[in-house]
Amino acid sequence: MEEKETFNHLPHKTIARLSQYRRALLLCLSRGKSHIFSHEIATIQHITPVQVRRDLMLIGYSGTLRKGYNIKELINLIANIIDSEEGIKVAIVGMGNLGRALINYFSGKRHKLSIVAGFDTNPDKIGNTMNGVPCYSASMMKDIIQQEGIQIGIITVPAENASQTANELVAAGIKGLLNYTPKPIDVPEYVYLEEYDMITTLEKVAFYVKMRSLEEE
Amino acid sequence: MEEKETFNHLPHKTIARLSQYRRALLLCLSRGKSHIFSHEIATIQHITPVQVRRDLMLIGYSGTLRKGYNIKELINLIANIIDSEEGIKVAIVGMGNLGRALINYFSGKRHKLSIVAGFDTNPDKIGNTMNGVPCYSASMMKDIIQQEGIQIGIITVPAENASQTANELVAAGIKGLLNYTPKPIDVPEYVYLEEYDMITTLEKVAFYVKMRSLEEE
DNA sequence: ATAACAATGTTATTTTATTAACAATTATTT
DNA sequence: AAATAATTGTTAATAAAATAACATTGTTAT
Ligand SMILES: NC(=O)c1ccc[n+]([C@@H]2O[C@H](COP(=O)([O-])OP(=O)(O)OC[C@H]3O[C@@H](n4cnc5c(N)ncnc54)[C@H](O)[C@@H]3O)[C@@H](O)[C@H]2O)c1
Ligand SMILES: NC(=O)c1ccc[n+]([C@@H]2O[C@H](COP(=O)([O-])OP(=O)(O)OC[C@H]3O[C@@H](n4cnc5c(N)ncnc54)[C@H](O)[C@@H]3O)[C@@H](O)[C@H]2O)c1
Repeated sequence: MEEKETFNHLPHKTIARLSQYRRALLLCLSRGKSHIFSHEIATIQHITPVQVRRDLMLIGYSGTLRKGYNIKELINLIANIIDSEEGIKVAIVGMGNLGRALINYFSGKRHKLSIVAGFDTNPDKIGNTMNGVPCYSASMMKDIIQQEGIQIGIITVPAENASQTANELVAAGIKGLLNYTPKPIDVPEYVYLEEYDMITTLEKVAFYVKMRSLEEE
Repeated sequence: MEEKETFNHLPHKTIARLSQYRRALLLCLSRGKSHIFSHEIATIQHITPVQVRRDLMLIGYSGTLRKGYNIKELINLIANIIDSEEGIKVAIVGMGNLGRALINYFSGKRHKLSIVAGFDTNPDKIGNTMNGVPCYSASMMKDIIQQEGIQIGIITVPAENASQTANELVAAGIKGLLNYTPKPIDVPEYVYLEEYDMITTLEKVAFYVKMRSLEEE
């Protein structure tokens, strides 16, 4: 019996790396490269070639011995694993500095992921569009999310409004949340949540910089 | 012989969590709380109480049995570990949407980390200040970084200028780099590098959203 | 006083992630 | 034609991280 491949058990870290590989591969492709070796991918990503080969093994992709991996094929396979066929729609709540930076960053990128709506409470922002993304009143959140079938929400409101916004998004039926405010939020277990705070990353860099200078002494 | 505690061997993940604990603790403190239990910290951070206790064990902090951990003491200890006494100065290169979002986010936060300079090539931006952070010409980078003793750089220029900017920062003597462009950069091994790309995070969320909806079928 | 409870701190175990080792393969060089 | 070199794919080993188990200790209730 033919077993349907689900890629269900890929390690979390592998998923993240596949996304990065794809980005690097697309760049290589645009430069006219057709094949690539594991050690080339590894160098770009600052990891080891073994890691790359192991990840590709896990997704069942084989290269050729002297040419390496076919870039187009590999991109397609990664797309197959990561992307949803129908595409996934994303909404961003809080069209401030960060919200705008993200929309700006995303627009023009192909991908099966697209930011299709922004929400804000500031009347000056409602009704505008930013890089093709319309800004709606936050009171319309539920309606528009359901109507458009938006599945993922990005939270970039001021920290004090984060949890309320999260609740509204959950109530609207969102399936995944990306919280960029420094305030950790709570969601039901059926909603996939990622939180990211820059300060943590920066403090980590600072810690290792400090450590290294202490070691030198 | 008294051994000087260096916290040299703390797991990477513990470092990141300590930064997060501190943020949560500061919030609790500001609300008038004086003590906190491991399970309370755990709930805020969406992790397990054991994880919290283990991290605190690693840094050698003990709570009291029925009151939990003294918030002030713990904050101070974490500060001791993560922060540098003298403070660390940070520069941001590329005062666009993202650069501004980050400066805006940072300003007002206490911390031993402060963004003290921004750099850009756009004449319209040079000479302005943003939330107290002056924007200098990118050609002044080396001078100002050395003069001010800036140790960490954040890169938020357009992707095509990322590696050149990284080189300039390294040449100026920077010790740690945080790269927000989607273009991976190369630095000498003595420079601590973190790279972050939102697209990876978003694609990860999308993948798990997709997986869960496939599982339901 | 004693039992039950709710915490902490720590060691042991399990899981996840990375790295190493190496056989197999094919192009290139001698 | 044989030796060499470079690369993949995979299994084995190691390392890092998370979780479980549990002894210990005060506190509260009985
Ligand atoms: N994670 C990071 O690295 C990072 C970096 C920068 C900023 N931040 C955080 O992101 C958030 C936004 O930062 P910013 O600089 O863009 O702030 P901002 O003030 O520029 O933007 C916030 C926007 O949210 C809108 N808003 C407020 N309440 C709302 C609500 N209930 N519903 C919808 N919209 C609402 C405001 O009108 C404003 O447009 C802050 O919480 C900040 O701390 C995080
Ligand atoms: N990692 C993420 O999550 C994320 C999110 C958004 C944007 N980005 C990336 O961050 C970068 C900046 O995004 P943005 O929206 O702020 O772009 P932006 O165009 O608004 O800002 C870029 C700024 O860099 C300046 N600049 C250009 N070349 C420079 C140089 N050589 N030296 C100094 N300054 C220079 C420009 O004048 C401009 O002010 C882009 O690479 C973008 O892809 C990353």
